[in-house]
Amino acid sequence: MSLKHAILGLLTIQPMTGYDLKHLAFDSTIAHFWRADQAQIYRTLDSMEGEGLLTSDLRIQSERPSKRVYAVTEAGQAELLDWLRQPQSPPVYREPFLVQVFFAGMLTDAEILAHIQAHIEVHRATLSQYHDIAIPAHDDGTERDRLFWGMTLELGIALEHTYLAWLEKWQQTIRERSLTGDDSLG
Amino acid sequence: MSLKHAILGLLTIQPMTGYDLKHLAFDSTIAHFWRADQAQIYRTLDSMEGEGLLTSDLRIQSERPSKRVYAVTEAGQAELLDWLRQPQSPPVYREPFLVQVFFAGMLTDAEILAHIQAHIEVHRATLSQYHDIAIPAHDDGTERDRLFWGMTLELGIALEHTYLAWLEKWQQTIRERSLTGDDSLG
DNA sequence: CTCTTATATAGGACTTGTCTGTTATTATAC
DNA sequence: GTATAATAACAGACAAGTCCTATATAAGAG
Repeated sequence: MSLKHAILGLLTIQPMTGYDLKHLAFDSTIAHFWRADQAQIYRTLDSMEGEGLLTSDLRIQSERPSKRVYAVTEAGQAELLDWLRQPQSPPVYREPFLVQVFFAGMLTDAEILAHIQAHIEVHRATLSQYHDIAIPAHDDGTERDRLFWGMTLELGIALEHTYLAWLEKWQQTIRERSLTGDDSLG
Repeated sequence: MSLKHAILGLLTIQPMTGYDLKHLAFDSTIAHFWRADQAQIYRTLDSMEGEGLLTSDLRIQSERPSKRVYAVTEAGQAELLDWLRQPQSPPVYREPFLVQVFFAGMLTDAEILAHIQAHIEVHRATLSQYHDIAIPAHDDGTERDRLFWGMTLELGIALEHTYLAWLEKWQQTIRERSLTGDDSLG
């Protein structure tokens, strides 16, 4: 489970609550390579404390609801270091849109072009979000840390560019084929 | 569930057994965008027949074990067409290796370079498998079908090139930093 | 003569992740 | 005055996918 190790890494940098992990990390800093559901974060924190990887400290606040701040134990540190050294396989790639493209022979040119246009818009939006992450990434950590943070973001940006280039190329190709009157179902 | 719709699409092209779906499709033709577990394929076929999307025909063979050939019903065709027209969101990207890179500040240069090297090898192997798919893709279907099949494969190849370019760039960067004696933990 | 591979199907247990709903307080917007 | 958003935590139910195992036959390798 990489979620467990992502949490260990994040809490090593800074002890936090489940709420902060969700909002400051999984929804922003590391959103480009590991999103996590709120319920899953809380459940994982609870089980990790049970495993002795984390300790928690309940802080009663006067103006806000009480919060539970988690920190990494020595066992947690050891577990993280061990995992960071293990080779990881790339994830299995599963893309519903490619299933649609593969069977797009059953759709008209107009229908598949609409899907392509929608994906162009989604990927452009993702790309512009990534450019927003780029700036706050410089506020903490050593120079070497920031190098690796930038490295992850750079892949995210490069992948989005690849998607966009592919989408725009085929948008063009299908439009041209459509005009020259090849069998287009549309 | 895209698996269900991938099965509907594949069985529309050619009625098949679960075994053939696994070996001829999910492990080869469409492996670059949708892999599926054998047990999951059989379970899904069974539930889809229960939903009336498929019919099956048990063929007793003399020289091999009996097999069950599945075909798409009219309801299945309608379901597929409907799904193909619905917009799909891109999948959530989750990459364990990027978790390692993000926290690579805790590793030595040698350790992270070893991971990078391993990923370069995996992605080169994937890329060469994709080039093998490219040729058999021309044996069936209309010209328009093959256009879309090629479109899916082209994304797979482009994504692998992006990974490799990124890996090789950072391999170089980290090696150079290591030699110039910046704080490398190694 | 035994072992492995290919053909063919399927169950059990489990992990990971998703979606929805609940509870509670304070601050802000309309 | 009322509604919504932010802060804070967590349970229930489910969906999707993984891993391991069982069963059976036949062909081919050693």
